[in-house]
Amino acid sequence: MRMRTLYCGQVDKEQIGKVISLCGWVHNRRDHGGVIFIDLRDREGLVQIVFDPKYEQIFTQAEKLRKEFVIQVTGKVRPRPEGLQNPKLPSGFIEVEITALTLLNHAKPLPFPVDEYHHISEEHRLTYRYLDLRKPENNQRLRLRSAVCREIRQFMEETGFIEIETPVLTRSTPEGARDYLVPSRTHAGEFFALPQSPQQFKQLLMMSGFDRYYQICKCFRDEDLRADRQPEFTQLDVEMSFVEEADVMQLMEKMVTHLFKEILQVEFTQPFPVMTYHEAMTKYGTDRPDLRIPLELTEISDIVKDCDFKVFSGPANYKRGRVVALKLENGCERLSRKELDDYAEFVQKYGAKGLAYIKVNDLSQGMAGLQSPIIKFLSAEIVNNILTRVQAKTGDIVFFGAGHEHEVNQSMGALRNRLGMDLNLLTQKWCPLWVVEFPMFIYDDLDQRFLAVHHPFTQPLCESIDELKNDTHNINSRAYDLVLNGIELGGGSIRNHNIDLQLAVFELLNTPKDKAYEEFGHLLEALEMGCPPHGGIAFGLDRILMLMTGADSIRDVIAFPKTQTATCPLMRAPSKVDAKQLTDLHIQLVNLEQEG
RNA sequence: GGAGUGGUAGUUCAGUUGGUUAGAAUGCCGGCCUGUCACGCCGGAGGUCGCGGGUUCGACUCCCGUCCACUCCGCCA
Repeated sequence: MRMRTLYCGQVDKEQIGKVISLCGWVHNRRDHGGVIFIDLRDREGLVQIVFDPKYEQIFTQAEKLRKEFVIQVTGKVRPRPEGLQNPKLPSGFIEVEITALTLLNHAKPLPFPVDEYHHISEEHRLTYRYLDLRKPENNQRLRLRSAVCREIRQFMEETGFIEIETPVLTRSTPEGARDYLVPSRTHAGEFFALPQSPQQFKQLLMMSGFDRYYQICKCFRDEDLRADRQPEFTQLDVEMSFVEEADVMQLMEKMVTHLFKEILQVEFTQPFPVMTYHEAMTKYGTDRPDLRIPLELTEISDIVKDCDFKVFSGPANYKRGRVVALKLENGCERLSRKELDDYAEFVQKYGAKGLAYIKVNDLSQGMAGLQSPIIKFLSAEIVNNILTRVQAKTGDIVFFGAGHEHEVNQSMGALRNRLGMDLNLLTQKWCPLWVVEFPMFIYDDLDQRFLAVHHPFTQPLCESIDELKNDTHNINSRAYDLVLNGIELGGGSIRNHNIDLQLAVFELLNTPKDKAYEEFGHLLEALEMGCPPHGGIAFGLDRILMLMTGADSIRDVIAFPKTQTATCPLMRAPSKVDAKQLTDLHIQLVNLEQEG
């Protein structure tokens, strides 16, 4: 009779000599002269349970029904006899001598093995997520999630914040992400929307005098998914009255530092570094740079703007063009020709036309010591100036990006990240960073209008409404993002508490006063009734947990996540509903098959 | 909306240039063994090769379409 056992419970060496009671799943059993083995991989690895042969009958009976079953045992924890310990294995130093054993339930053979030796396809794991979560690693992630929420709540409460719940059924707003809609039964043809965030509610709470609010809440966005994006996700939402940027940032980095210390025993040095959006884009090509990677973009537009090589001189002279160099130390030996080709293909995904480079085989030989597909188009002086500026040494590779500012930032920023990860260049384990002074608006060339970079309630960083109107393109906002290891953990801003300033922002966003009152009248009226200056921030809890657990996806830190097409394989949601339900909701389905 | 990778036994995978009966490991079922720790030994069952169409004497294999999963671009105020 073969038998292997797996148990989800907690026993450790300190319990030796004690009588304990355990309950768990026996997936497969092998009895050996009255010994049952149970894996306790949570704490000490394998633990054996030794039981009296009189219990044999229970297992024999159980086995007639099903091989697998749930048991509860009571027994004394004892060290395993010398000579039976296997020093090659990290487990099996404890066994439990059973004094009582109860069969609690039977179980069918599982659809896939729940152990550390097998990697099961994610779709399959999600279909049987409840089994997948038995796996200690997965189980542990959710336990850590609970601990993180507990620490957050404790910190916030001790700092004078109160948690207030806001509605999940609320109003659709015209801008931002696509809303999840819920049809109203009592109002034919009208819909609720699930909140993309409690933004407006928390601002209204400031006007009620709750000057320190927080909430751990679900948010919903009906957009396409990514490894770090789910249609419903959890946010730590915070808002405070009578504050400026520094107040929010200081308190929040204290909270994050506390969290990492308590949960992971990791010490962050405070204060976190602060970088402007402009500096981040210039040096890293992104507004959420991963500072663990010791690579930077170097501007060389001024060097190449008069050269004959149009690929460089063109963008160097465009209004929104950019030419940058990215030096990789010892790149010559680190990267093969094939890898260079792969990187060229990689940057094309981000809009780059190709990837130019210079291999510095021997700096002392001048132009003859360089190897590059583009060097024949450049003069020795220009090449020399470039190499001097990036401080290239023999053995380095210098990559180039030239084109529209947006494409160069996207592609070279992505290349920087990719090189850092591929070549394992990370210098530190954790690099928190504040990014500040974001542009207030971005101009949409297609629609010929301004859009809010953050959201329309963000306060512009300017002295007057006139300045805002006259210099719209260059106005920054009082927004701030917290970035950790290249991932945006959270973002927030100081809000508009002055009605005139708020209306001016809306007007620039192509929302005239009457339309603004139609959509956001509740908030605008509230601004007119004595609104304190206020600001806040929101953190993506799932992303924080993803970083803390080292998971590749936020799906791993969510108990029942959705697939890339926003379905739940476990519940088989979404699903069709009864015609009666639709009638109640005043909804008539078009025939999808006929419509094609 | 777009690009890429994958889909073959319950599970994880292999499958040659298109060629007879689609394999392995593990799990499952039956038997043996009984201080093992991914135990071991013997035997057995188990597949509409995601789905639909096409090319061919013949398709897991080639072509077209489609669905699903994952990664990414667009999108995510």
